[in-house]
Amino acid sequence: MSTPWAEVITALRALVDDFTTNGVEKLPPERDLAASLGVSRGTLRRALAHVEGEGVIYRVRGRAGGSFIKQVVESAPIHSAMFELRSNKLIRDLNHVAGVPQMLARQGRSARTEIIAESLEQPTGSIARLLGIGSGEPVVSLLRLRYADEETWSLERIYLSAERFPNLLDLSPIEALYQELERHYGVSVHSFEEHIEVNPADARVAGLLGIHKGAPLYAMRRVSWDENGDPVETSVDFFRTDRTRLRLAGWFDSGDPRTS
Amino acid sequence: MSTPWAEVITALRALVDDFTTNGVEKLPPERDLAASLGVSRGTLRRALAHVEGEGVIYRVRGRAGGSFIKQVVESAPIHSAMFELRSNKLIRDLNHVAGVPQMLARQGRSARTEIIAESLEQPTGSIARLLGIGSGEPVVSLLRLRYADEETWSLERIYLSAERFPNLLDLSPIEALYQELERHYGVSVHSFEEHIEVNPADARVAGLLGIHKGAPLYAMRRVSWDENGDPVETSVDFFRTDRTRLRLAGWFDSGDPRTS
DNA sequence: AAGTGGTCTAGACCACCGA
DNA sequence: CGGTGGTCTAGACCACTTT
Repeated sequence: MSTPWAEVITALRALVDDFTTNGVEKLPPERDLAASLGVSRGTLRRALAHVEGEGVIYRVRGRAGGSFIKQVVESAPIHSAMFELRSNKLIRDLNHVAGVPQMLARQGRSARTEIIAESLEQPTGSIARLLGIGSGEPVVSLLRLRYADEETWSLERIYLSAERFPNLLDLSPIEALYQELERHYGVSVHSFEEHIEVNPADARVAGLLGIHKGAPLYAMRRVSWDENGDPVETSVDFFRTDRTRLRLAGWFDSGDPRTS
Repeated sequence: MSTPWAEVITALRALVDDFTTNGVEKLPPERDLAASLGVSRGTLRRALAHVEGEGVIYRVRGRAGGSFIKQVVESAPIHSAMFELRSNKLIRDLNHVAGVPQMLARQGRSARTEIIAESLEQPTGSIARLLGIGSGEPVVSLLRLRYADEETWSLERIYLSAERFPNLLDLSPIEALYQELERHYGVSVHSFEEHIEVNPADARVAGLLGIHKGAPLYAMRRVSWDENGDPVETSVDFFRTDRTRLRLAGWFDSGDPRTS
């Protein structure tokens, strides 16, 4: 947290927590808030837009308007209750890349990760290209089985450059990968691209997930990049379609800074 | 196009077109561009961020930096060629809600829409709730079959408030729904929420799509809202999983206005 | 009328990186 | 060093909505 902007976000989150415990639902006017935080209104508004994007607050115009704290059910997406879904599926939120365990926690589910394998490998050509390394350079490969409510949910294969992240395997077992990368290497994911298909499970994957061979699975391929546009990791995840609902929310511009 | 910001976006797109035909790859510096467009640099930068989000330009820092026009392959997402995908699937881009026909055109595919039904109906309870109307009020219902390369791709069911959009059915056949709503009612979609599941096709849907009963389909439920937060439409789309790859790209904040 | 968020401006300074 | 994009500021005015 070095930039003013990031500090303001942190301060806002703390303020929201504080207000929530004290039963206050409305934040001060933007002009006052900016002054008390020692930043300009523009900077404050960018931070407000960010936490609004996180679903922490919402803003209302007009004389009785302001920035209000959302006392959400928060476990579920805002309108999901309105969808006529009798299913009890787990939600994979496509708006947030990180944190499968956190995602499950917010849905009131238990999460467990089983490390199937952690190893150094010679990458295939396409993996090397995706990571922007030579095909002779080794990659760290993680294979993890995710459980939700003590039942299999997904199988994840992740590749990272071994040269860029030395001694990564010493951190084993790696549960929250992105946090570790941030902490030990100062690398954070800034953008990503994900492709999703539905394919029948092959024998090996079906065996690990405990499902029938040929059952449809989401196959999600992802690449993520840091702020310089350098690849951070690439992965292939298989999610059980019988337990998973994908959720996606978005919005279009209105001329004011927004975040995603 | 009334606000400066929207006008600048339009001007930028035109400028990019102009430069492209003249073989120029780099836009003028932001300060010059802002002056020549008669707006402040901040406003210009918001517009630049927007068109960057559309994938039209990219920006580079440093002395030799600038805003560069992407001479994209454009049909395909940037890195899809790098994914080891032998498949020839159609891409459903989750970053852009509107324009299935446009989406197909950019992939070099032919598009065709067959209207199966257009009618006024009494909504079910959940549809009425999603649209924020009473269950006694009628809704306009559209059922459309989408073809890509002369083969079925998806079946879409859309509901709108008949009271909010009077005489909508007179515009038949409705191909580009969002454009019609904008043009005739001044309504544009500002945000949306989408839930995706994979379900086996029932007999009727399978028949319309010409696939086997029980074949896995993406079932996408969506609600969209205008800038005031009022519901615009809700729909359920079924996409063939054997012909479809979902694509999703995203990025996180860096303190500067971004768009999605 | 008055207070709120929403947009825009002009200018300053910083961070980056090739000339 | 110097030109580029990236961030921040202070202030003005607009749009909206309740008083």
